[in-house]
Parts: sequence; C-alpha cells; structure tokens
Amino acid sequence: MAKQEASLPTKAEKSRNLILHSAAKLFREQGFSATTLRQIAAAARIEAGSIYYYFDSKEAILDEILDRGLRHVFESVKAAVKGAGQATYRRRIELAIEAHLVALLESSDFTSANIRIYGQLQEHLKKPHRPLRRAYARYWDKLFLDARKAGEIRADIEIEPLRIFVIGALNWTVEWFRLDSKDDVLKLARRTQLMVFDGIKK
Amino acid sequence: MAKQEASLPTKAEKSRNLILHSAAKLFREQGFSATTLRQIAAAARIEAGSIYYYFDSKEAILDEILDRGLRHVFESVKAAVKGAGQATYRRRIELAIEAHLVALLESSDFTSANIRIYGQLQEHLKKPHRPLRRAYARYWDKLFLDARKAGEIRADIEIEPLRIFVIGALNWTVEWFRLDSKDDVLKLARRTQLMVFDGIKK
Amino acid sequence: MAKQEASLPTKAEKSRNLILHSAAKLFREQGFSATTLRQIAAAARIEAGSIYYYFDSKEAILDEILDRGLRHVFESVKAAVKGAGQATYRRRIELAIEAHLVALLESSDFTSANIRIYGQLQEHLKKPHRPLRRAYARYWDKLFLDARKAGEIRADIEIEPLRIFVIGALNWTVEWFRLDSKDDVLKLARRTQLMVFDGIKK
Amino acid sequence: MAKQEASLPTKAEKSRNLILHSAAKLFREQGFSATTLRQIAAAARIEAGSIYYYFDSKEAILDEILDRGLRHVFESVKAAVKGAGQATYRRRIELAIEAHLVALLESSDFTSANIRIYGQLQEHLKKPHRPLRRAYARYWDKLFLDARKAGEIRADIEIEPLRIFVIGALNWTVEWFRLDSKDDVLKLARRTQLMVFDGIKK
DNA sequence: AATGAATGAGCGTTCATTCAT
DNA sequence: TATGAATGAACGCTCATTCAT
Repeated sequence: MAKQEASLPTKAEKSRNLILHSAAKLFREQGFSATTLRQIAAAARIEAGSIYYYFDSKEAILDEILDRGLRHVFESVKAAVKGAGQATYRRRIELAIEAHLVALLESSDFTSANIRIYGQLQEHLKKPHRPLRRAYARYWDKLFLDARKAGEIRADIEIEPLRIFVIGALNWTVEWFRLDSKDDVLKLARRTQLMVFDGIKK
Repeated sequence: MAKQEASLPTKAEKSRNLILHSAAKLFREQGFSATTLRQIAAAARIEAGSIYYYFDSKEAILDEILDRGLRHVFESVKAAVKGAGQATYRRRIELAIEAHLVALLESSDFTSANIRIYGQLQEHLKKPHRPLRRAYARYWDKLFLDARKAGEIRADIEIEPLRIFVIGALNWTVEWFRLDSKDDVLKLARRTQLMVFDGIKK
Repeated sequence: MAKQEASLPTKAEKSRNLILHSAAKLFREQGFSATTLRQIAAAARIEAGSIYYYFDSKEAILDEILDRGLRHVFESVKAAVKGAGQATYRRRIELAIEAHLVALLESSDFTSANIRIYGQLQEHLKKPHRPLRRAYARYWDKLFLDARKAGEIRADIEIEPLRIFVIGALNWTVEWFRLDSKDDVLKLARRTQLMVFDGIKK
Repeated sequence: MAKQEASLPTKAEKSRNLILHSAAKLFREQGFSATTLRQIAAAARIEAGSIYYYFDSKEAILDEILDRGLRHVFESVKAAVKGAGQATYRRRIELAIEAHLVALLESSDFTSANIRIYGQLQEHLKKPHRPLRRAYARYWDKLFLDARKAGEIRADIEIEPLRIFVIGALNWTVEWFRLDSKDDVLKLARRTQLMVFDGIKK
C-alpha cells in the first residue's frame, strides 16, 4: 500500500526540515533581508556553512518556504470546501475562511511567512510564485462567483474587490494574532465569518 | 495675512524632506533593512554621506517616517469624524474608513510605509511609537463603542476583534492597491464601507 | 613528558596570533586610531573581514594586546626579582630595571604598544586595564619601600615620584630605541642602572 | 619704542590662536588622528568649515603646533641657561631641567602635544621638524659635554644615552602630571634635579 | 570673517558564500 | 554529513575638505 512506501525521514531530511522551519519562523518575525543565515543556523543548531549542504542559497530557502506556505493554505482550503459536499455556498465560503485562518495561524510558519514577507520581496523573488498565487485567487473568485450566481452574495460589488476585502481581513490577523489554543482560532474564524457575511451593523 | 507669514522652505528643509520622502517610498517597497542609505541618497539625488548632515542615523529617518505616517492618518480620521458633526455613528465610521484609506493610499508614502513595515521591526524600533499606535486604536474603539451603545452595530462581537477586522481589511489594501486617480480611492472606500457594515451576503 | 603534552598551535591559533602581532606592531608605530583594520589585515596577509572570525571588534584586539603587554612586563619583572633571592635591594631593583627594559624592547610589540598608546586612549578603553596597571605600580613601590627601609635608597623623596622618575626614564626608551642585538639592550640596562642609582654626577 | 610697534591682536589673530590652542589641547589628550576638526571647531566655538579660513589643512595646524611647541621649550631652556651666567655646569643643567619641565607642564599645550604625539606621526609629518629637534638635542649634548669637560659629570657613559635618559625622565611626566599650581612644577623640578644628579641611592 | 550644505574616500563591520577537510 | 576558516562586496557611518554665499 501507498503508506508503506513513505519511508521514515532520514537524518538529512530532518536537518533540511529543521532549517526550513527555523528560517520560516525568522522570516515571519523579522523579514527576509533582516534574517541572517547565521541566525537560521543557530536556530537549527548547526553551523552557517552547513546550510549549503542542503540549499544552494538563502533565496533557495525562501523559495521553498514561499512555495510550501502557499501550497499549504491552498490545499487546506480546497480540502475544506470539498469536505462540505453540496452545502450552501455561504457554508462553503465559511469553511474556506476557517481553513485559511487555521493554515495561517496554526500549523507551521510557512504560510504566515509567505503572507507577511511576499509584498516586500524583489521582483525576481516573487516571480516564480506568481502562478500559484493567481491560481489561489482564482479559486476564491470562483467560490464567490458561484455564490453570487446562486444569489447568496451581493451583486453590486465586483468579485475582485470583494475577494481582496475578505482575504485582506483574514491575512491581516497575522500582524497581531498570537496563538494560544485551537479554540482561539476557531472562535476567531466564527466571528470573522459573521462579519464577512452580515457585516458589523446590527 | 497669515499665509504670507509661513516662510518658504529653505534649501535645507527641501533636502531634508526629499530624503524623508525618498526613504519612505523605499521602505514601503522593500522594507527597512533591505533599503540602503545609498539607495535613499540616489533617490534624493545626493551622496550617501550627505544624509548625515540631516539625520543622525538610518533609524532616525525611520523614526520620523513612522511618526509622521501615523500622525497623518490619525489627524485625517479625527478631522473627518469631527466634520461629520452629529451624523449617525454609521456615517461617522464610514467617514473614518474613507479618511484612513485616503491617508493610506494617497498623500505621501509615510503612512503606507508605517503600516507595511512596522510589524517586522525590532523591538527597540517599535517601542517609541507604541503610545501613539495605542491612542489610534483606542480612538477607533471609542467610535465603535459609541455606535454600539446607539444600537447601530452588532453587540455579539467584542470591540477589539471588530476593530481589528475593519482596520485589517483597510490596511491590507496597501499590499495590492496601485494609485490611479482620486476616484479610485473614493470608490474603494464606498465599497469597503458597504461590505464592512452590511457584509457580503445579499 | 610535559613538553609533549603541549599541543602544537592549530592553524586558527596561528592566524589569531598573527593578527595580534601585526596589530601590536602597527599600534605601536602609528597609534590605535590611526591604524586601520585593513592595514592589520594586510600585515597578517588576510582580508579585513576575516579578522572578525577571531575578534569581535578593533577594540577587542586592543584589549588583548594591552593585557598581554602589561602582563608580560609584570611577569618578567617578578621572575627577575624572585630569581635574585636574598640579594641587596639595589641588586633586585637593578634586575627589575633590566627585566622591564628587555620586555619593552625585545620580545613582541605587545608591551611597547601598551606603553606608547595607553595614555591617549579614551576612558572606556583604559578602564579595564587600570587594576593591573595599579598592581604593577604597587609592585615597584614595594620594591622601593623595602629598599628605603633597608637604608639603600634616599629618604628625602617620596616613593611615588621616585617610581615615576625611574619608570619614566625606562619607558621613554621606547620612543627612540631601535633593536639591533641583545647586547644593546643589556648594555642600555647597565647604563640605566648606573644613572638611576648613582646619578649622572661624577 | 618697540612696544608700540606690536599692534594689538586683531579678531582674526585671536581666532587663529584659539584654534591652535584648542587643537593642541585635543592633540595632547587624544592624539592627532583621533582628534577631528569638528572637535577642534567646537572647542574654539566656530564651525568646522571656518577653520579653513585660517589653515590650509589639519596637517597645517599640526605643523604650527609642533613648531611652536618645540620652539617654546628650546627658547625657555636657552634663556634659563643664559640667565645662569657663569654658574657651575650642574647649576646650568639644573636650570635647563626646570625650564624644560615648566615649558612642558605649564604654559600652553603646544609643547606637551609635541612631546606626546610626535613619535606616532607619519614620516612626512615628522620630517619638517627634524632639524629643530636635532638642534635641541645638540644643545643639551653641548651642555653635558661641557659639564663633563669641567669634570662635573661622569665620563663612563656616552653623552647621547645620558641625554636620552634625562630628557626621557622629564618627558614622561607629561603622561601622568596634572597641573595644580606653579609650586608643584617647581617642586617636581627640584626632586628631578636631585635624582638626575645624585641618583636614588642614599 | 565665517558658515551651511554637501562631498567622497575610507572607516569598522556584517554577511552570504566558498571550500578544503 | 557537516564544519571551521576565510573571503569580498557592500553596509551604515565618519570626516577632512570644498565652496557658494
């Protein structure tokens, strides 16, 4: 069976992952250019030179983090929506919101690092990740579009600004949210779903 | 007349301001630590060493930018709300949203730089600006609190998460918005006001 | 045997020492602030950046040089006096003079750098070395005091000015003396002992 | 009369002198290269740029300080010796010692700056002052030589090391002496004369 | 007679990167 | 698999110097 083919992580794989996680955490906290390879190495309890055994450059680490981060939210959201089956579109979008927030605030730092630092990177660092970013945006757009067709969301605002509004509100949480328990994130998700759909008015 | 008494900016004041504006733009685009003094100097068409005639350090430039940026939104928002007189609270908050967005996306880069880079700065760089940040947050909280007391906004979500949701949605625009005309910002503001108050549902 | 247990200096130790010796020579010749790290690096045949693999800062290099320099004279003088056993005090002081001069003018540049540059350093650079300097001064004072108690040196001049006179005459040699052979230093020592004890009068 | 021909110092002359005195003090305390023109300017209560109205360069200031400093001791010593008339050579040398010490420790900082920093200057800065330095050395040598011919000082030590010993002991005082009153310098001079001639032995 | 504004070379230092071991 | 030693380009910053006013 498939399961049996996934071998246990070797020591090398563990080191590689440790470097990635350490780097993601530091990138998220300090940004890409303020983080030094020596800080990453220290966090991963190796020497700076050793990083080059696993990665070609600092940018290669970034690349992998950005990729994993985005892939992770994307897959979480897709899985959540898929799990909703034929629920209402509102329900599906609510689940997408929850999944996006959970990916952003729980799991590893890959996603939050991505959200936080992407905007300030140099062109050539962003470029390879644009296709996936666009695909993720289009995925949400489709969700909203279907909901609108079904008459579940307002038609007087175009899809794009609508999506930006929603995702923006979600992403900004990364600037202030400090993880305490799973409940917190779910509670946050619940409140956010409410505000997104019904607004703040009474 | 009063106007005539405001002296013209001296050459030195112009240079100082040019440095600040150049720096704010670069900080906003690239972040603080990725921006070099030589880049700032080039943008201000002077030599890197000359910056030190006006500022003690790179951090001193940052300090002034952060301060001016936040002060600018804060004053804009206060003025807008004050100008609303005894309007409904919804109207007052709508004006605050518009003022915040205009300050963020138009005028100089001071505000947008502030919003964008603050989160990743080292503790000692954030510290001096915390009091003003808190005051701004409390200002919004008061707005929301009054609106709730007047029965204009929902009571099932606490004020703080509510404020974070709204300001988050506003601030995130800085990540993608590219200025074209004043109309754009005002249009954006109008849509945002709608979604914030009434939500995205039909 | 013990000798065999002293491990050979590693490559790193050699580099470190080479940097220290190069720096000491340059500090002695040009002073601390006139000496650049690039000069030190060139003298040690490495790149300027490499110095930071071994030292935290230019001041850290200075610290170690000052410390080694003073420690070296102090130990030389103590050893010389100890070696004199129960000789007369005049003899002991004569040996101390010789040891001080030899340490200053032969061996490495650590001692001479110390003597030459200490006076012009900023307070915070002098501070850590003051205790040892005081201890060295007190060591000489004791020597003179004992000699006076034994009736071997004049009692009409206080100990401190007396010590300053003697050490001053010794230290000043560093301003003009150029090493040729061991004989020179010993000859110089002999003459100095004579002048110190008997004066220049016939 | 001659007196009337010496006009009062103009404002410019005063400024020039103030710069020189400020610089000499700082050079003496910190060394030449550690002293900045801005420090000198601040001490003279002018702007750094203004120094160039009076001097061509930092080196030009140094040059004048070195020259004035040495000239000052030299003339003081000559005057003192001349004033002794046909006294014994011991007396003449004693007066020279006193004059040298007074010039070094009282009056301005020109002489002490000279003594303290000369040794660490670059070749091209020392060069112009070498002739006068040599002349001063020869003046002392003549004093000692005459004294020896008259049988007043020992013949078993050559003149040069003897002069270096004496001048060294005098010059070193600049490293530790802090001026309080004229008495102090004269008291110091008297003790030094004693030690130089009769030595420290009982 | 003096300054305010600016320069540019060079400083101490950092850091991603290399490579022999 | 990992490191210790070293590099070199570039960083933030300083400073003697210039020059129009």
